Parts: sequence; C-alpha cells; structure tokens
Amino acid sequence: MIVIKVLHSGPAGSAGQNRENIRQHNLSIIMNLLYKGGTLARSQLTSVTGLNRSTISDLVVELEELGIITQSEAVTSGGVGRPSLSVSPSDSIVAFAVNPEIDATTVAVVTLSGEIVDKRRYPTQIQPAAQEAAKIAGQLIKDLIKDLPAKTRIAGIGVAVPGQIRIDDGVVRLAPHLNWIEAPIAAMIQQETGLPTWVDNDATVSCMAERNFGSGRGASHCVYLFAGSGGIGGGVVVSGVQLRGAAGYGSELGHIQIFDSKKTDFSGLPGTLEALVKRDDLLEAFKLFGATDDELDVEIANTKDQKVIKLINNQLDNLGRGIGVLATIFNPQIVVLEGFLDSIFKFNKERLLASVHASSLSSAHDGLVVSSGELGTRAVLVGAAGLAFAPLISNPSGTEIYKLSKVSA
Amino acid sequence: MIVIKVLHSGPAGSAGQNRENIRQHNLSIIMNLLYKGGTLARSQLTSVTGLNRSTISDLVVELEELGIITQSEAVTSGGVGRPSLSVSPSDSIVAFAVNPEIDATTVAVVTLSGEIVDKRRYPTQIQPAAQEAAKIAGQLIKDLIKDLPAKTRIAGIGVAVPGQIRIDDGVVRLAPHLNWIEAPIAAMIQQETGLPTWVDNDATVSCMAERNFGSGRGASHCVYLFAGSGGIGGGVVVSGVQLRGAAGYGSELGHIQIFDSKKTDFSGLPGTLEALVKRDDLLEAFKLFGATDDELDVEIANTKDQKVIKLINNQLDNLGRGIGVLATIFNPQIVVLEGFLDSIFKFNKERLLASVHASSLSSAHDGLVVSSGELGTRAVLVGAAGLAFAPLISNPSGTEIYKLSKVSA
DNA sequence: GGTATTTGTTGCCTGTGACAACAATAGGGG
DNA sequence: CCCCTATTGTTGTCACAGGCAACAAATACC
Repeated sequence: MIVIKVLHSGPAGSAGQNRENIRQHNLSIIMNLLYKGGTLARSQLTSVTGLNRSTISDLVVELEELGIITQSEAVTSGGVGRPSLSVSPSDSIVAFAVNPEIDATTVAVVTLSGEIVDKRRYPTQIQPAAQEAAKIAGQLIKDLIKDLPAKTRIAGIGVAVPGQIRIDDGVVRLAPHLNWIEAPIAAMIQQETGLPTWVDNDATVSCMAERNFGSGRGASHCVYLFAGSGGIGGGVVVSGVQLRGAAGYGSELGHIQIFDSKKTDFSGLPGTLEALVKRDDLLEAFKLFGATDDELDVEIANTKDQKVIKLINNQLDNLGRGIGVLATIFNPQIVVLEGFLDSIFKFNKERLLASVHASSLSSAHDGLVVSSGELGTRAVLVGAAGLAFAPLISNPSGTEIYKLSKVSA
Repeated sequence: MIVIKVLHSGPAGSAGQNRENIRQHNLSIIMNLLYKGGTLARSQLTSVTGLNRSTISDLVVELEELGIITQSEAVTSGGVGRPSLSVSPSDSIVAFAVNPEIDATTVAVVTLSGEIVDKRRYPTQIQPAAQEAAKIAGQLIKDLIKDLPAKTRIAGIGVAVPGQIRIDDGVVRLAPHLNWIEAPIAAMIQQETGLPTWVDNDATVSCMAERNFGSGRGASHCVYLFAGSGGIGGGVVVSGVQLRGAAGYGSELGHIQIFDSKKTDFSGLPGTLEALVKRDDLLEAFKLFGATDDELDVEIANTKDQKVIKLINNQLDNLGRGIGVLATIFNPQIVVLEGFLDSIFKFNKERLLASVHASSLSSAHDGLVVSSGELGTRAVLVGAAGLAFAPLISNPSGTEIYKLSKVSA
C-alpha cells in the first residue's frame, strides 16, 4: 500500500474553499481514483486519500446512491484482518466517443472504467462536411443505443477532431485535413442527439488516454506523439495536467521547426517534424498508396530494401531530434509513440534513442523512457469519452446523467 | 471588481481534504493574493475568493496575529458605503536572495511585498567554488542584518544558480559556467547562516518574478527567455504553474535545436538557440569584450554599422524561430525577453515578430505578446526570494519565521 | 440631516470530517 | 478447535470552520 502525501502543490487558485467544495472535492478524488484505477478496495481509498475510514464509507455510500459506482463483497483475501469491500465504477454508465476522419466517422460506446463495449464505423468517399459528420454520428449513436441494456445511463458525447479546437464552445477553428473551418461541431451533434457534447483535439485526448490507461500510466510528465494520414499530432501532460495553452491551441508538436529543410508540412511550415517525418514518403517507397497503419507496420517490420531502410533511418534521426527538443523542454518521464512513428521506432529502437541522446542534454534524457502506445487505435476513442466523463468525475453529485430515452429515435 | 469563478480545474490530486486543509488552503489563498497584489481591500478579498465577509475577517485576524500581514484603516474612499480595511503583507518579513555568478556573488534583502530594500555585491576574480560562494553569501547576509530594523523577521534564503538543480535537496547537479558539479549549495549556506535555504535555476525564478510582479503579471501561460554572459536560460509557466519537468531539469529553452548549423552552445549541442544567438558574437562585433549588459544595450541601440546590423538581424531571425517553436508548443499569452535578447528585440521589433510569425501556426501566435522584462536585473533576486517565501505562503500558520538573532554573528 | 449603500462584527447554525468504541472477518498458533 | 491478533466496516458523538442574519459603522448622495 502506497500512501501518497501530496503537499499543497500546484497553483494556489484564487477560489476559497467552503464546506460544499470540500465534499465535492473528496467525492471527485474518489471518482478520479476509480476512473483511472478500475476496482479498488475501500481500504486502499482510505490510505491513498488520507481520509478517515468512516469518511470514505460515507462518501462511497453517496456515490453508490448516485448510481455511478458499485460495491461488491470482498473480492480477494490475502491478508490478515477483515477483508475490505471492493469498489468499482459502474458499468452502466457510458459515454459516446466520436472520431471524424478523412475516410470514415467512428462512434464507440465507452464505459466509465475505460472499456470500449461497442463500435460502429461509417466510411465516406470524401471527407465529410461538419454537418454531415454530425448527422452520421447521430445516426450511429441511435443505432448503438438499440443494443444497450435498458438500465444504461449516458454521461454525454466526446468528440475527437484532428484540428484546432476552441474547447469552451466546442467549435473547430480549423481542421485542415477535414477542410472544416469554424465548424460548431459540438452544437451540431448536440442538436442531433439531445446529449451534451464536448470536443477536443484528437492527439490531446489520445495523450490523456495513454496517460490514464496506457503506457504513460501514473506519469506526471508525458509527451505523446501520434501520426496517421493526417500528419503528426501531439499531446503533453505537465505536472499531471494536459497542456492546452492560453487559447487552447498549444501542443502542436508536429509543427515545431527543427531543421533548415525546404520541405513543408501540411500547414506550409518548412523544416518541421511533420515535414521531415512523413507517412507519404514511406507509402511511396513501398508503393503502398492508401494502406492502413497496420499494413504499413507489417511492411516496415519486414523490409530488407536498403533504399527504404535508409529512408526509415533518416526519419528516425529526425524524429529523435524532435523528441530531443521536447525532452529538453519538458524533461518528461516518458515519450509515447503511436501510429507509424511507433512502427519505425520498433524497426530500430537504438537508432532513435541515439538520436534523442545526441540532441538533448543528458539531464533531460537521463531516465527518459521512449515507448510504444498500449492502446493503439483505442486511445482516441477512450480519450474522447473521457471528455464526457470529466464533469461527472469532477462533480459527481452535481452532474446530470441521462437515460437512453433521452435520445429521440 | 472582478469576481473570479474557478471551477475545479487542474489535476485532481489524490489527497483528500479535511478540516485542517481547508483552513490552511484559505489562509494560503489570501497570502498568495497579497503577495502578488500587494495591498488589497478586505472587500476585494471577499469577492475574489468567494468566501464570506465574516470568514475573511476571521482569516485576516489570524494572519495578523501571526505577524505576517498588517491592516490599516481604510486607505482611500471612492465609493458609497463604509470603506473597507486595507490589508498588506508585512514589511517586517524579509528573505535573503543569493545569486552566485561568474564574476560576483550578490545578496539582496527582499520584503514579502516583493521589494528589494538592500543589496550587496561581492566581486570575485574567477568564478568562486561553491563552498567559497557560500562563505561569501554568509558574510554578506551577516553584514546586511546589521542594517535591518530589530523587529525584522526572516523567512529564509533563496538561491538562484545558473545551472541544473535538484530542488528537493538543494544540490546543484551541474552549473557549467560556475564549474560546479554536484554541489550541495543549500546545505552549505544553511550551515553558514543557520537559516533554511532553497535553491532553483536562475531563469526559472526570474520567470516566476516576471509572472508575479512584471510583464507577465496575471498570465496563465508565459514563456521567459533570459540571456547574459552565461548563455540563454528559460522559464515557462503553464496553467499558472512553473514547468520543472519530472526530475526538475526541464525548460532548458536555450538548448533546443532549431537549425542544422554546426555552431555549438556551451553544452556542446549544435544548432541550438543558444548557439545561434550568442552574446559573444555581438561583443566581438563591437570589440567590447567584458562589457556589461547595460553597455551592450546602449551600443546596440545606437549602432549604424551595416555589418553589425546584419549580425543583429540574423540573431533576431534565429530568436524569432526559437520563439515560434515555443509558441507552437505552449501557445502562451506572453513571451518575456531579458538581457541582450531584449536589447536586440528593441533594436528591431518588427523583424523579430515577422520571424515569429513565419515559424509558427497563426493559431499559436495570434494575440501573442512579445515583451521586454520589467524587472531587469531585479527579477532574479525577487524570484529567488520567492523560493523562501513559498512555504510561508502555502502554509502561513505552520511555517516558522526567524528573528535576526537566529543568525550568529 | 435623512436615506441608501457598503462593509465590519457578533452570535448562532449547520455540514463535514475526525475519533473512539464496538462488531465483523480473516490468519496464525498452541 | 479455541483464542489471540490484525484489519476493516459501522455507529454515535464531537469539534471545527464557514455560512448566515442581524446590527453597527462609515461613507456618498439628495
């Protein structure tokens, strides 16, 4: 049992704390632990939070009455003394995760414990307009609801979009690959479904998912790099908090300039990480146009072509430099790679690490772990659902949850 | 009057909140507001914190009894109704700021309201060893104490060192320009003076000073770049919190690689910001070896030499690219420049901004302010003192403050 | 000078977590 | 097989901190 003593770290916000806040805070702490940790014993909650046994009992009962957690009789024994009750997030609480991409829109049902229980993918010929994507998402959600148990309750909808998002009002300021400009996607989907909807950048939410449930579990400082057909996206966790920037447009890690090259990325900036580590270059080398990430992964793992190997090595060197820059800035415990970045990493880990070491101070990369993502394509969906769970977790007793009938057929 | 409603932002830490925490938290909130804001009316405290009038009264009385704040009869009127009492941080509480540099060690007396009331500078021929610097600091502190009013009380000592610091135990892991390696400077100074001592990186503490008292006042996201004879140092504030990294070695902004150049920085990395924007290059162009920052500043402002102008423009382009990379990553409200970086910025602001715009996404630099530091050489001292005030601010009722007699002569 | 407005002060109330005592449930030893 | 120890859940009581309302104080405005 690890007892974590948290001093008053972080910023002293300007808000005073009153009696209601204290209760809300403690309920939130427990929900947060259960969300990330899954099933925990009540005795664990006691020692981790530092709260009294009786207090934990009281709080857990309240959460149980709210229907967002369940208690089960002592699961395992193993130690002396009376066995502690197990507490789990309720499987009846779900959120819908929506991910519009160039060639398809995907919707998933994700439980409060971070599991994907169902999924629908709707392919499109060309990239859908925002209104169209909203309609598709609405229809898929209605389809998914038919297969859900009647007792299921819904926290809301989380949307992950490859672009720059104003999270305050859920408007996509610019999504270059989808060709969306100033698209109020949250309002559109909310209109279609009647459910509260939140939006954020796809890499940002994936980062959070890997941090909560994947390779970055427990890391206070984590850098996440994701690459697919839509360029390189990034997410950063600093002191346990997602980096968003003053206006919400931060952590665009694909667009940091690291070399003099004339090669430009999708946004027109030269010499950026995205310009120099390009998926299309690999596809061209393999003559594999339109391949999925999985197909590309297999191809990379098995290639013997010296020309291709040279290309991959070059990309590894460039990626390593980018990671080096990020390590120098953030000094993270872990850098998580996803998509084809992970494929080339697995092809030659030593080369990437050597490049990272060559382009950062030893203090920054000492003890740094570079790792593949654990969640793969699930990250973006689990992360998007997390957007919808966030209000419930931060204020369990004051957040509405909806019945299936809330969504009109 | 601005009423700030703070939702439960930030990370839900794992610590539960009990009755003692709530009181400590509220006392801390008030101290924090007073530290940053100087004198405030009690009515302002009420509206900003959201706490009840009677609660604020109670808290303020407790802080007054602790001797760390003072109340004065209604300073100004201006509105209808009974005038509110003014509350100020006590001027009798001070901290010592220590700044060891290559050519001198400086110690200042800084009040809780962020004012430097006295200062001593002790020049050295060559860079002092850590033990030597500690002895110098100890002697200067004893000298300074002689001139302080007898009622003065001391929060502690804050040390700002140009190098990589383990803040947990106050050990300088590496300070290249001072040639210190694994130097337990905090313990040494504590030994000399008997006062509790904290250490941190000089750019990091300067950043915090500019954020609390200077150009970056009120910014939630702030990037700070400082350059002197010891290369380029950086500090970043993210969501109001200083970025330190997992092990405390983050925000080494001078060492991010942005070009292919073979030019190396002091740490041996090629193509970094520090390698491409070099103070020594300017000194050489001016034939001004050993000049102070102020002398260099005047020289830059008045130069007509086309060759020098070309050099400055080149440095501005490189600096702009570095700032562009940082803007892309952090999306800050403000970038604050200090030292000769500020001098070349003032020489041609448009050129720097053009370079920033050319090397970042518009979403990242829209609304971005690039600004000169307000505090100048005071920043590092005010910031260092902040290290010693931090425990007092985060736990006013549980932190010891020392009488002058604590320091043996 | 009277009224409205704002703020400080005081006494009382309530909610929330701590604490202690007891009950329940496990393992270990003679 | 019983007893002892260790751990956890439960219950009732307590203390503390902030909210609230009423009143007093001090200002501006008419």
